Amino acid sequence: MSAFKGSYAYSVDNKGRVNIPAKLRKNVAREANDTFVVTRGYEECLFVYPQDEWNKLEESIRQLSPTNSRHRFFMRALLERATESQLDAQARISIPKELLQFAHIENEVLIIGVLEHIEIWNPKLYDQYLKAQAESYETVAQTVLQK
Amino acid sequence: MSAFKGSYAYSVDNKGRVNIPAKLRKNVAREANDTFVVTRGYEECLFVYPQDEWNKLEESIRQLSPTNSRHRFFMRALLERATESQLDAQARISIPKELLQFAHIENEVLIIGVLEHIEIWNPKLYDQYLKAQAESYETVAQTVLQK
DNA sequence: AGGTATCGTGGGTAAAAGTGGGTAATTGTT
DNA sequence: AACAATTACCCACTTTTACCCACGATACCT
Repeated sequence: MSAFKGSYAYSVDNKGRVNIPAKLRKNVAREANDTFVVTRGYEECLFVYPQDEWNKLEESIRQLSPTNSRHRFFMRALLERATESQLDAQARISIPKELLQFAHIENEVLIIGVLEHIEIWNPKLYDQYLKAQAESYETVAQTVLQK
Repeated sequence: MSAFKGSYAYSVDNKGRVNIPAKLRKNVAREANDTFVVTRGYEECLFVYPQDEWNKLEESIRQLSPTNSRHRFFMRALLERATESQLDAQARISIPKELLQFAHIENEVLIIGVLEHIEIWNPKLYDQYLKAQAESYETVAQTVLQK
C-alpha cells in the first residue's frame, strides 16, 4: 500500500517528460515494475498511479455494469485518458500532449503525493484551487475527521 | 482478460482500414489470433472485440431465449452487423462501409480502450456525447465508486 | 571540506509505429 | 467465359517513440 506525501516543483521538457521525485519513488512498490498509469484527476489535474495501485482501481471499475449509461460514461471518461508509461533510465514518465492540455500544463508542474496516488498540477491552478475553497482548513477538518 | 485503456486519434483510409494502436495491441491475448469482431456499440459507435473476448460474449448470448421477442431483437441487432476481421501486416483491420455509416465515420476516428473491448467513434460525436452528460465526471464518480 | 553518488534536465539517434498506395488474387455477375 | 468489383497482400514513406548518452546541481558520507 503506497503512502505518497509531499509536494515538489518540477519541470516538463518539450517531449512531455516529467521526472518522478526520488522521495516518491522510494514509496513505490516493487510490484509496480517502474510502470505508472496517468489519467485525468478530479478538478483539472492528473492522477498518477503506480501499476499495483491502478490494478486495484481497475478491479473496482470492472464491477460496474456496461449496460448502465452512467456507468458507461464514467468508465469511458476515466479510461479515455488513461495512459501507461514506464520510467526511463532517468526515472521519468512521458505524458501525452492531450493529458497535458487537459490539465493546462506547460513547462512547470507541481507534483503532490496523496497516499495511494500522485497528482500533477499546473502550479497556478493549484493556487487558485486552494483560494477557491469556501471553508478554511480548520473548519473542514472539524467535519471530515471524527476526532 | 483484456484491459484496454487510452484514447487514440487515428485515421480511416479510403479502403475502410483502421489501425489498431500499438498500445492496445499489447493487451490483446495471443488466443485472439490477431482476429477481431466489429459490431455496433452502445450510443453511435462501434465495438471491437478480440476474438477471445468475443467468444465470451457469444457464450452469454447463447443463454438467451429465442422464444422471447425482446431477446430475439437483441440477438439480431447485435449479430446482424458483427464482422470478423484479421490484422494485416500493418496491424489494421478493415471495417465494412455499413458499419462506418452506422457510426457516421468518415476519415478520422477516436479509438478508446474500455477494458474488455475497444470503441471506435466519430470524434465529433464523442465530444457531443461527453457534453450531453447531465452530470460532471466528479459527481458521477462520487456515486458510482463506493469510495 | 572534498570527493562521490544521486538526482534533475536536455538532447541525438535508431527502431517502431502510422499512413498511403499498387498489384495480384478472389469473388460474384452478366 | 469474360469482366467488374472487391479483397488481400506487399512495398514505401513519414512521423513518433523509446533508448542512450551527457552535463550541471544537489545531497551525502567520511
